Amino acid sequence: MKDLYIIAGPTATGKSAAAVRLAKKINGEVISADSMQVYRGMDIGTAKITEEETEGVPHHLIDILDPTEEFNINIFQKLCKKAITEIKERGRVPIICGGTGFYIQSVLYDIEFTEEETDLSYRRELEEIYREKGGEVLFEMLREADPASCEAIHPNNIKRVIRALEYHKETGGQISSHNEEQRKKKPAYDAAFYVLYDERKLMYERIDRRVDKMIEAGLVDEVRKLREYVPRNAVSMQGLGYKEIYAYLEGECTLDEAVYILKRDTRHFAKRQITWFKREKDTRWIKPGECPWDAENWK
RNA sequence: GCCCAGAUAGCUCAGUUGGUAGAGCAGUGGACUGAAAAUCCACGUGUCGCUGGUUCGAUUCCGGCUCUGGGCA
Repeated sequence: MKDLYIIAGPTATGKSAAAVRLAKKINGEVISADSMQVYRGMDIGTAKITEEETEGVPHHLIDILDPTEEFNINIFQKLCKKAITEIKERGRVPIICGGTGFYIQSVLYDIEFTEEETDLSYRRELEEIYREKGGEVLFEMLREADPASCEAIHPNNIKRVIRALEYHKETGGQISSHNEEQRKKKPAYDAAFYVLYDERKLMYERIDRRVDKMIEAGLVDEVRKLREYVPRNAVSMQGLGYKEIYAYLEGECTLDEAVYILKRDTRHFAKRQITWFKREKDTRWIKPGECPWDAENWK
């Protein structure tokens, strides 16, 4: 028995169901590692697990925020670590289940983040500079503050450039050296890391079908309700299914076009997820129907 | 049946004043350490519909054929 179980993998591979089956076998509780399922009212587009589907297994970090609220890896890490501790205190086993590789990594390796809240006004300031003067100006600022980061970050990757500048402003240090230190870390838990995957072609077909089902299930109405009070630039509205349908509701494209884009972007996303998990060490890649804990004598 | 316009990468199309061709999208690989379902990077040989002709040389010009749109009867 391990300290921690992790079930990761690209979208639409059956992670949630696999986690429930594992939880029932080892007296576990599930912690969702998902940047969008934290939001209340975002059920269809996030393929959130339903009450019945949990089969009574406790699930954490789902429906904990309003879609107008900010969420990021720092918040996730704190809440996830807290949940792990509490689950262990109950004498049960924590199972992290989700597709956000960065989030999982932050917990598994106990990555350090600065304590201060991000100064959003500075971020807005940098974004203003970007809009008015272009990314080259920001990149030159970075060359002053943290030359090593200029080697690692592509000038077009404006979010990375802005974060590096933020980091410098907050800490006076350089994010490049911080990253280098964090990269050396060993896992903080004795964990079993499973990656669910499937043949690319099958995965893409499943994504297409799932999007169709989401539309049938009323995704457009779900987004229509959210749109009444959630600003378009909210973190929650960057989620797949939300930004595309939002654009449709704004009259920027037809529903067919929105669905086409949503399917395409979800495929791209799944591909990026795979890239992320491939670099993770000590993982076991399994197909959805071949979870070892489904075997009679597994222990 | 006649007239017109097309036929080029998986898709939509550009182009070659004749020297065997290139964009976007799709696809593939990768990066990522407080927006991560976000953001960013790299990768382009295909009987240029078929077939004759002209030419040193045709995907490009000319003829015929096939197919697809549209129009006229």
